[in-house]
Amino acid sequence: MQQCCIMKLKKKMKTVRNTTAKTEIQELIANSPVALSHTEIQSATNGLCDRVTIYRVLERLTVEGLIHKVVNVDGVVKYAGCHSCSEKHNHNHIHFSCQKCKSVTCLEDVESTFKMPKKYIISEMNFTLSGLCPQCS
Amino acid sequence: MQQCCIMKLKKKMKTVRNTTAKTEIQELIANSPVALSHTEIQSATNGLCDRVTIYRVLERLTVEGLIHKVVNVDGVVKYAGCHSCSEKHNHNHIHFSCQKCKSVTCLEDVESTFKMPKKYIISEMNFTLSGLCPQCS
DNA sequence: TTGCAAATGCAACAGTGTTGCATTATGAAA
DNA sequence: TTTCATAATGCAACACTGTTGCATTTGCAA
Ligand SMILES: [Zn+2]
Ligand SMILES: [Zn+2]
Ligand SMILES: [Zn+2]
Ligand SMILES: [Zn+2]
Repeated sequence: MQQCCIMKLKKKMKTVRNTTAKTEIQELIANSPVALSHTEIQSATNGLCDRVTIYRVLERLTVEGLIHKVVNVDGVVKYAGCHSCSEKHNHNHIHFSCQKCKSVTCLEDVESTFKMPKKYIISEMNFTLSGLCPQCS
Repeated sequence: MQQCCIMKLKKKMKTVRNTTAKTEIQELIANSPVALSHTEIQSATNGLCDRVTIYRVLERLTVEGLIHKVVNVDGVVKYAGCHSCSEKHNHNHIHFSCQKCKSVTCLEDVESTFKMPKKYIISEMNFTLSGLCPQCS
């Protein structure tokens, strides 16, 4: 078969592969009602793979738009599944952070408004409410 | 002098002391238009004291209500001076995080509203807007 | 089935924050 | 001013989180 430019580009394109680690981690996050940290994922998967692999899988899933990163108010990075961003990725929803059990939940139906300050160009919002979750209150 | 219960309590009470490190760090933060990270403070003070001391001074200033902690969207912890919390400490203002110069600014005059989700008890809010600051846009 | 390269495991590293303990120095009391 | 209890510091050592390089394994298209 003759290789045209498109074929050459296709050949150059990095092809993604499905691995056990990727599948398991994705399902774990998708089935979790709360966002999960790297440590929590490591505990849950229990030796499924190296901790470096977890970092790399999380990076890959984030780039692919299957999960999104949430930085908790205490600085702990957590990951949650993407539910309502099939066409365009809009992660500008509010998150709730429980001060007791440290859980982070996506509140995708809660709306918020604010007066845009002039002089600043806003491109992203990161809103987190803290307090007690239903389980802890 | 006979020591009554109150005197004994007074004696027990931990007295705060003013030190060079504490004064310098507090003034540095107070005079900064943007929130400063531990690393930035360490660079700015340039060998004034040990890095552990900076951590402890920041902790003390936070407890005393002279500064407040801000966790940036990238997880970096920064500290900003408290301006409008002389009586009660209300740090529920919006912060702005510049994606280019990584600066964090307190937007104390910007108001925001949101529909409080039921089932959750809200006690704190942590809102950060990202984009380009006046200097970078 | 074969072979390329995506993905992994492992070691080693850098950055950040904490803790214990000996030493220093602050400020109230004498 | 001097004394002295203890708040504060310096230093070493540690734990935790995240990254990088490289050899090896493994997924999958040809
Ligand atoms: Zn909870
Ligand atoms: Zn979310
Ligand atoms: Zn900027
Ligand atoms: Zn602030």
